[in-house]
Amino acid sequence: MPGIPKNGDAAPTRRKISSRATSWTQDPEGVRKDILEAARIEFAEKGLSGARVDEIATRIATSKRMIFYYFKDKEGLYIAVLEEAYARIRGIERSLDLATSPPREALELLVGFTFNYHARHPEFVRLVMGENIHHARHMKLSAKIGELNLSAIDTVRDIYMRGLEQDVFREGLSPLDIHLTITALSFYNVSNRASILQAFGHDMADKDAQTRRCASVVETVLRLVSK
Amino acid sequence: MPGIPKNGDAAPTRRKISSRATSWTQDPEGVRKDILEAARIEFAEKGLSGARVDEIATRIATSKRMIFYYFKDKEGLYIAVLEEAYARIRGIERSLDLATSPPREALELLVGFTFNYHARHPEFVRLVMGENIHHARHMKLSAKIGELNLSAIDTVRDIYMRGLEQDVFREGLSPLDIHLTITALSFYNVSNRASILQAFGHDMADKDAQTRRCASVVETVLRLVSK
DNA sequence: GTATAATTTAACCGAATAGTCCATTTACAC
DNA sequence: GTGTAAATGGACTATTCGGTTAAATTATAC
Repeated sequence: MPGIPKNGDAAPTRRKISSRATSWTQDPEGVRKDILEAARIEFAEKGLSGARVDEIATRIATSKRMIFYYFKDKEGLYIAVLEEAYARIRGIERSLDLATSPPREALELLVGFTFNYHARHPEFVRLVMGENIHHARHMKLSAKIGELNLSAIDTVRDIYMRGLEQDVFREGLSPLDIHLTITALSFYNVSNRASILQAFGHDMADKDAQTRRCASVVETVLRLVSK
Repeated sequence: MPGIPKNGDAAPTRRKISSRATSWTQDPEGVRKDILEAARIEFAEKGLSGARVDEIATRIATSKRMIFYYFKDKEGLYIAVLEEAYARIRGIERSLDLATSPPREALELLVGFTFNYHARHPEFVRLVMGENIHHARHMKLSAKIGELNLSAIDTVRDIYMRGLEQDVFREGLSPLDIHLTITALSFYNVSNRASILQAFGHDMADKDAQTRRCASVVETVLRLVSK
């Protein structure tokens, strides 16, 4: 019986019982959730090919074996992370109630929300960047994600239509175009934060800088749709 | 035992002197240039960690050894590619003569150029994306790149100031803010082309789509600065 | 031409790493 | 308790891949 291994060096023994021939508690849901979170951080930080499965396992108190046990392979885990990330922003978006506000206010709210969600979730932005590097191959593989973004356009269209009816917006714009403008102006500050900082010495992660930029983006969109 | 004798006393089948290329022409500059171009394609396509040095060597008619001979290591090559990419856009930017046009026209020209340069050079956009994933670590390492983007702001400032003097632009805007708006709206269509296509079935690489989007971006920026 | 340096090739190496095997433990039904 | 299926850990493996070694070939200086 190899029951007395023990050595005081190395072995950063995280939580739970460390050495063999000891006990642990089963917690499939918990482990799965832990893996997903650690993977989200790792993939967002280093991208799909830069991420290390060992590193994900090390971050939490589990063995690498569990990752393959629950997610089959690295790509399966990556897709699960993507799905979860889209489901999150989607869930919050659903909770917005823009239909009750007048068009201009509704648009202001939508732009403000979009800007701030990106600003506060750089890991989401980085995941989307990585996915675009891969030509959205994994988005295509996931039926789940496919349906998610559709209603974003509907949201914009609804506001725009009401604005037209109430004669506060000008005609001739396409909802997709408006949506792209909103998202581009929300996404870029975050996705290109590092090169902006390097090139201009301006840190878009700074609170004040964000506040000012957000106001500018809102104004830009409002001026775009105004008569 | 795969029968590969070590010493050379009587070993008959040693190094195959038969099929090797027996002659070649030296062309250091040409090889260096070929490597840079192949590397630009590979790095733009797969990012730093996704790119394969073997693949770069295979693309052109050289051996992997040459890459390390001329660029020291993978990162050295990556930095050289980045420097070249920035030098290219920089060179073209310099050739624009915006100071002679009236402010509105100059701004239109600048926005149009920026939009179209990004649209026509997706590999540049993808390199910048990749660099941002790496927190612009390599931009920092390159003294060359450091100085490049500074005058982009100067260009915008010059136009904006002239517009203020001639009373055609409104006051209170910052040149950096205007620049960020222009670049974000030019960058996003290209950087996020795949996810836009996947989410909305709209292909930003399409010629007509680009033309329309470009007009929209120009209008957005003009409306931003107009009184 | 001959020595020397620069350029190029093919083969090789060692570390990193995605993925697997096998033994062991837990949870749970009976 | 006992059987068994799910869950877990740890060691192991096969392969990929950045980087190196050693030698060959070309260019060049004298």
